[in-house]
Amino acid sequence: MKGNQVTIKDIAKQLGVSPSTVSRALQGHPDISEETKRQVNELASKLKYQPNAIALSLKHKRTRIIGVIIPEIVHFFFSSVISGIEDVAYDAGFNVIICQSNEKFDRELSNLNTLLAQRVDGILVSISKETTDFQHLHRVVAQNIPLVFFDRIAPGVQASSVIIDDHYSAYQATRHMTEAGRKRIAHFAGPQNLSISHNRKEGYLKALQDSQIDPDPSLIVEADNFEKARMAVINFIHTGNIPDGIFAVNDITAIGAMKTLQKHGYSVPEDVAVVGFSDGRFSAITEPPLSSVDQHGYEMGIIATEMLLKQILEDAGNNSTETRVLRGDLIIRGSSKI
Amino acid sequence: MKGNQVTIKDIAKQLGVSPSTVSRALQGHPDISEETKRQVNELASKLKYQPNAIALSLKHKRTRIIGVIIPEIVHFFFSSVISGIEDVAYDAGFNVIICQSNEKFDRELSNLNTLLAQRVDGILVSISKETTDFQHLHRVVAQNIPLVFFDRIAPGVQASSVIIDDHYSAYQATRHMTEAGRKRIAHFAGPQNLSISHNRKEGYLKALQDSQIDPDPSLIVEADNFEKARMAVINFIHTGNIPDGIFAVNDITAIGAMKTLQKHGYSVPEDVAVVGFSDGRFSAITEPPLSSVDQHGYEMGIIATEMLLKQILEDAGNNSTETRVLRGDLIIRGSSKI
DNA sequence: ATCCGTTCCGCAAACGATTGCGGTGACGTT
DNA sequence: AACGTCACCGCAATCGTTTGCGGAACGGAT
Repeated sequence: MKGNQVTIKDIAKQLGVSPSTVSRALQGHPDISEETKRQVNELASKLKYQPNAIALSLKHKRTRIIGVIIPEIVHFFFSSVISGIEDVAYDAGFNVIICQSNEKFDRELSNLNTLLAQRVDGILVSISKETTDFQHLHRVVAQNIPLVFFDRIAPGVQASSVIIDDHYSAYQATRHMTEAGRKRIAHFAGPQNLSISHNRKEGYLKALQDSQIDPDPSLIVEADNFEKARMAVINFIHTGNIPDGIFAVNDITAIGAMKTLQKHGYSVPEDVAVVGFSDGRFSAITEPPLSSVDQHGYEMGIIATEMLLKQILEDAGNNSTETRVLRGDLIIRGSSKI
Repeated sequence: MKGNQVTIKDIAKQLGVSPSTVSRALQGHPDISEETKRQVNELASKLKYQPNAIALSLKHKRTRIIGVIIPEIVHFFFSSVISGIEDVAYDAGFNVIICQSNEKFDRELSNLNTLLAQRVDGILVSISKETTDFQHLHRVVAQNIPLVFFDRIAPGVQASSVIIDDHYSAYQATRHMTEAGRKRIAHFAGPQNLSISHNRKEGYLKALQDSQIDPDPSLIVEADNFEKARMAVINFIHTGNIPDGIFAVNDITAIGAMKTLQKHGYSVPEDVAVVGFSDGRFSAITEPPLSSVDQHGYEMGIIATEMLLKQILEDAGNNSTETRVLRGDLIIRGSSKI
């Protein structure tokens, strides 16, 4: 008992006119008499007529939908980005389809394919941790479908992007600790195929260099979640290799480190300073509150969507790309104050 | 330079056959010779043909899209629900359009209208805090469009729903404190037009009653976010009306209360026990870790979507509705242990 | 030579809406 | 009486795909 949605034909039939007349009447076309318009509009609202967006999309070859591929929605940063995307899209009369890759390449690929099948007008992507092959994204560009990356970009793909200055922010975060006299600063890094992780590590290294500190490889570990951070800290403790500062690639890692240190009798920030990245909802809530880099997710979503909409609406085959770099804000809280 | 997407006609033209033949060839229809099928499939994959989902939707009168209306995506609970929804929908070959109401009625209404215009196959809704008028939702039911509520339901609307047993969980949470000998337990409540807020308050009251404690109206305040909780606690302190336990309608409120208490020299849980609701990402991370009710968001998303898909696929005009009640799990952590 | 059965394919309608173009009737003008 | 003008409206094609039906071509049987 579905498909009972009212169409333009139903109105036409009831009024004894043709569908074209109804269509024109609804759009206020001058060819239609006031009387007819009145009748049509009356009946339309009485029957709660709603134009079928599908038919319009097919006709107009545009869907007014933008597709988003995001690693995981449960992260505060990403959901903030989505809020920004939604707000801008909504105001411009666009809808948003959100797909999660769950950090899996296969899922990202199939997400992309369904978005293409849906003929979305444009696509926003933040690539998964697994993604090292970018064929699918090249294909989008080759098909001239508007595409904008945010946060996690695909190197080599000719598309616009919005990122934050990871290198600079990581530098700042690390310098903040070295300037307080810390000498043995550890880094909990993310997968290095992601540009953001790579750049954060580079920023960290540069900060050490500028502070005349030789990086200690034993203090640089791959750890980008709570559990890995916990293991890494325990390892530090077992080997007696305790740092006096930790710069983590994200907040949850920083918190994992902090909690574990505290559990084993080390105090933060006295014994070990801790700085995270992304400034999620947690940061202000831990004890001590976590220093972190505010990544401006909401703003990033807004800018990315504005850039995408510009591409969509211009629609010209103008293939110039633009990269917007936002500056992260280091927010110093209790976890790194002395 | 858009619209360069390959269609069935392009393939037909290049091969000198009709579009119908191509269509049938792609579907393996027995009427088509092996040779033709081979040629078609070859060319299709060479041209990277992707069926136009729009045209299919129009033809089949189904979109394989389900629409979701959610208050705010940035809350851990809601984003967990979305993950559950996405996973089930994805496995069933459905896409998901997510709309945020931002807790505004107007936005919820216009979200619903765009979903209807898109002719989604079904809708999942958790109503906004502002929503007290349910006409728009009645309309959906009247049009026989599959609809399932989750968490925040619309009373009086004949639709299936998945909720948790707020009354029971709130009861448990409160009893847990009274059984520890607490006598002056405050409640930080949400807007009472939301059934969840209402039921949580009722559960709290019932627990007091069963513990032979007369509810103290001065200890029941409307506060459902960090800031309001802060103000409420400050007010308690100024009036010297300090409770020995707080049951909050959600975690962020509980944390606001806890933080403020600590800041003013009260210790949690010794002076005041605190229990939240929803068990977000925060709970385990605060100091002390927050006791809370695990609301099973992911599971709720899964169940709601399964119920919706059943409705969609049965498609029969079977208008029986079902309400699934999940049991929340009280998780006792440091904030309420003695 | 006629008929039948296969095999393979195309025509055209349909989904809901838009739109260029043509058509109809009522008037006014000469 | 013949024609032009105007207001108003419908036909049909179109978007991409599916699908019922009909039909051509061929071989084999009668």
